[in-house]
Amino acid sequence: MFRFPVSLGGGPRENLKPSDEQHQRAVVDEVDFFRSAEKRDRVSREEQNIIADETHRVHVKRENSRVDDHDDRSTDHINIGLNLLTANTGSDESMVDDGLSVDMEEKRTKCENAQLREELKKASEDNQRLKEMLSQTTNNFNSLQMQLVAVMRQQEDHHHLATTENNDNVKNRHEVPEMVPRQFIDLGPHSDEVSSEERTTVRSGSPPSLLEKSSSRQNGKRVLVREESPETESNGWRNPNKVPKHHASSSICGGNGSENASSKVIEQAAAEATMRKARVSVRARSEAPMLSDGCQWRKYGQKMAKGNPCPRAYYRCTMAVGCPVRKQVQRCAEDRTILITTYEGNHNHPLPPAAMNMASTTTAAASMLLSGSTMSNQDGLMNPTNLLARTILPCSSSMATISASAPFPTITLDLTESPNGNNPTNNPLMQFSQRSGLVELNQSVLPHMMGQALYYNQQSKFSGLHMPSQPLNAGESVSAATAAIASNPNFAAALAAAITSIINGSNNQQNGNNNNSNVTTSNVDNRQ
DNA sequence: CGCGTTTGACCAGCGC
DNA sequence: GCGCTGGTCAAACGCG
Repeated sequence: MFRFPVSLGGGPRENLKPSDEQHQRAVVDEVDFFRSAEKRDRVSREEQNIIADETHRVHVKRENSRVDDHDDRSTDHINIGLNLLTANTGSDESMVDDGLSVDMEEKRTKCENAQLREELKKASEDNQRLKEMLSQTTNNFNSLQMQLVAVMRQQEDHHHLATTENNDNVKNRHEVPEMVPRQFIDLGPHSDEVSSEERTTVRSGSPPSLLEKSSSRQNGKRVLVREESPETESNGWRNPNKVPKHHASSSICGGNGSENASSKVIEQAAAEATMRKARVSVRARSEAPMLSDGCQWRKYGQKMAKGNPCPRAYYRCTMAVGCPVRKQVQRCAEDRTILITTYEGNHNHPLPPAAMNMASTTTAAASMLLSGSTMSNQDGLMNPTNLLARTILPCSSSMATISASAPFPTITLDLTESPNGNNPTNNPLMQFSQRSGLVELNQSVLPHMMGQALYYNQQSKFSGLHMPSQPLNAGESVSAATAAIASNPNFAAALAAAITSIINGSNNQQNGNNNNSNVTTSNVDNRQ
């Protein structure tokens, strides 16, 4: 690459300068100049130093170099002072010679440009690789984060259930085990299946079917069901409602089998965990047909829902084959400017940064929802897992509604209103309240916040922030949590980071969106 | 021609 | 058991 212009340049350069010394210098210069990148860099540095400050000295050295100066330094000077263009332009040499030199210069320039482009290209590629690595790492981090939250909550809930069962669950013993685990869906940590699924997702992004195979070791019926349906195995999203229900029924029926108690528990938990899928519903004002959440979706159905003149569209994630995530998009019947997007499931593939906010939010929100569902709906609101959210959201405006009464446990994040009429992005504190059995949040930037807050809530349990593990009444819990959280520098830092992230994310979204919604974007391209 | 969307049909769950 | 509803499938269609 470098030698080509050298060999070519050596000859014509003899015609470049009429004088021998210049001739020699030119040859040496050119060889040295193109010898290596290091040389060139050094030349460039010296060029900057010398040309900028010691132009006259260059001329002096040129005089000296005529005699005996063959060291690199002088040649470098000459090379820099080469200024072959200036020499040519200022010389009275023949047009032939000038033409040759100009050609050589052009060639050299082209070579340099090509080389620079090559380097730039390499740099761009490296940059792209680094970006991808960063994205991957971020995804892994978030997945691990979610897994950690799930595991910690599992431990928490086990402990909590153990303590609460002794108190008040004797008469409900027949109801709670049946109702509660039903809400431990794939997002929840309470079943082994869920945990393994999340692990699978974290490690390799392999489809849940792999996990189901592994979990099926403890459940012969599951093996049969899953393996009898290769399509289901290859497409985790396929008939997600049917399979779990089959599993549930089969596990209930198969509970009379000869499995030991532990496997029974696991089986039942796994089966019941799949009976319901938590959903995260996001309400946002948008004229766009869909929220821009960074994922790629494909529409697979549309239905007219009862009580709503607007049709409900069904989408599935197409960023990876077999990704089980689906979403429903429907406009609010009362206010058609409000777009209701309901997410279901976990992505089993790396997500682009733009999709991380929503994905982590839905996961975190669903985790919170499920956490709250470990008890009755009312008690769930007192779950310490929700305590942070309720604590940092002391004011009630609207809306993140947790509803376990729906066919699927659903948490609704209302991003359509901002407290005090301010731009929600300017008010990163969420509003969280308990109202008539519903927990409500409000913030346009809630999605990311939710994940952050939830995560740090869990983290705080291990970092000296003593969250009450027992249900408290509202006043006690809020006060205690407020004091605890406020005194925790980790949370303050986390909150600051979350807010920063939110603002950045919001800005990023708004950059590509002229919509007046703070969360939604008018990215129609996502409807690919 | 490939991909995405549309749309009618089908299926399962649930309530009466 | 029947009807309603939600959810999904898949053939037909459209678009680039």
